[in-house]
Amino acid sequence: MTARVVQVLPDVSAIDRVFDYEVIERDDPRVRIGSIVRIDLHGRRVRGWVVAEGAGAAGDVVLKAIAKVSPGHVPADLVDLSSWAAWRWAGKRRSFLATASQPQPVVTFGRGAPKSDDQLRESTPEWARAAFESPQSVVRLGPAIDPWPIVVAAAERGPALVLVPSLARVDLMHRRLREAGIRGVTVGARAGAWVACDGLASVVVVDAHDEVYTEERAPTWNAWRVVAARAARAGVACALTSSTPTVEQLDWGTLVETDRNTERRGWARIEILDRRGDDPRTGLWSSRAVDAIRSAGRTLCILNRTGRAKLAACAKCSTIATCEKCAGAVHQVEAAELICGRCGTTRPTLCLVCGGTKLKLLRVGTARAAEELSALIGAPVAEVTGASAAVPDTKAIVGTEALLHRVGRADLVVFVDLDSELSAPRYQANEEALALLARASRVVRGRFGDGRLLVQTRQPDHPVLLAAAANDPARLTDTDRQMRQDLALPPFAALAQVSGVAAPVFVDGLRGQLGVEVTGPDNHEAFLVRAPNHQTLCDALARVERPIGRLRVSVDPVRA
DNA sequence: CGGACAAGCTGA
DNA sequence: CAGCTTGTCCGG
Repeated sequence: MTARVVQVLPDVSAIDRVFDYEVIERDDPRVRIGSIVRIDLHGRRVRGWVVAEGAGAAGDVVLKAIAKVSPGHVPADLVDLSSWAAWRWAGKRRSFLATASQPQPVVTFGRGAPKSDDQLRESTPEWARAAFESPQSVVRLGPAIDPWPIVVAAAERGPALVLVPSLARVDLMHRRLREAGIRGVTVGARAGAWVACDGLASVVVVDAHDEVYTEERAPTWNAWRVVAARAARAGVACALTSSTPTVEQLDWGTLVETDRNTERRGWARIEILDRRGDDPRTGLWSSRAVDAIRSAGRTLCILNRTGRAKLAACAKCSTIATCEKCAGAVHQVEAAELICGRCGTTRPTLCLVCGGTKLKLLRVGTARAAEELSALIGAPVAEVTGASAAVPDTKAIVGTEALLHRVGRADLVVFVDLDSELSAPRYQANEEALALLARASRVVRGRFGDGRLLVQTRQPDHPVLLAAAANDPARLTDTDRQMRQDLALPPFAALAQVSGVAAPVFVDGLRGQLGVEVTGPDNHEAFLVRAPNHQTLCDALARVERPIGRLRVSVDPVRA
């Protein structure tokens, strides 16, 4: 009788290859594809995953035995998906299998059909039913429209996987499911894309445009792409919901819209404050914004710059304040001190040219903005950034966009300087700016309350603002799509960003690949790799040998 | 990753 | 030439 042999992928980051091991007890049912085992490898005992049955190209080496079978198991379909994901995001299988093996903060609530079928079906609107008519759909909902009916519709079809953008919303969703008596729904955040689901019948991704679905560290995989692939492999429907679907998502799936009025009610009234006529010395706050803040209730003022100022000049001689060591622009975090944004050198607030100690703050941050607003409205104004512990109870708060995630409800949201978002050097900048306005619309409860948004801008005719003011994201999609086509950007091309000390050697290898174009390095020493599609791009990235040394490959980079 | 082993350096 | 560091290789 021949020995039973399986292939094992070790859980060791530097080893991206499989090894053959013998299964001593041939019929051990615990050893199967996806089993988590311990193996002896090169003198130490490490964790690994059984990824295939039967011997690989082992040659005539003497095989070692699987030392131990650990608890836990990755279903075979996810083992297979991990190979695809490793190709798709130019990463190692190990990182995906590790995610799939983690105890995840997901909630699987029972099994079976919803409590009262008829009652639920009656309250299911047409658009929620339509979400599963096509195998791939994108349901566009006004920002303040609750996607819950889609979750109910998914549960009716059988075991469902639902992704939401944060752990807090996993809890919230779980509570609602329990209260509604709905069973058979697995809820997770980004890593939930890798959770086991028996008999999966449908997949829903809530707020699919949200960038938290993208892993920041390489491999830069994206949860909606993973569950979309997973659904396609399982032959089940996948529905994305979003107030502002991305061009890539609309390229992927069939758009499902609600009726125009329902969508409109989900968006807040948006007022554009055209500041082109204002004297630049007026400062950050237009008088119209100050009046609105005075008469409103809870107000959130969004400014995506922390500290007091990102750029300053001497009040006496107008010289831009720079670092004495590296000549980078210095930031003012606190009034008395300047910090170089590039090398971190600090010095007291002092002009290097004339010795002046008074500065004009040119690109004011949240700290200074809060001080100014407080003086203008004659009331205390708190400052909240991503690093802040608690949200204070002042009437007006100035903060970065983190504020929109931390405060559930407001009466007025003011975008102090949306122009800095609109001109951000990323091709997704428009989509992100519109998504920000959508998030603010949700915070003021769209047209369901009497909240509103105020946008200070010098670009009142910008497509983002026209789309937002019309409560019609499609208007931006059309212009953005054209721009992407003209500039050969996704979804009309596939991109990867390559950085790290080994990047120059690696991209040299890529230059010889058919259909692949390399540009760079940019000022961060990163190269951009472009191909007509992911097949070409990812095949090339997989084919070219990786040189030793640090190398980061970001497929579908966020900052490009 | 981390153990093994070889090559290189140092001091007696 | 022992004793140590540094570098390269490779795992079943």
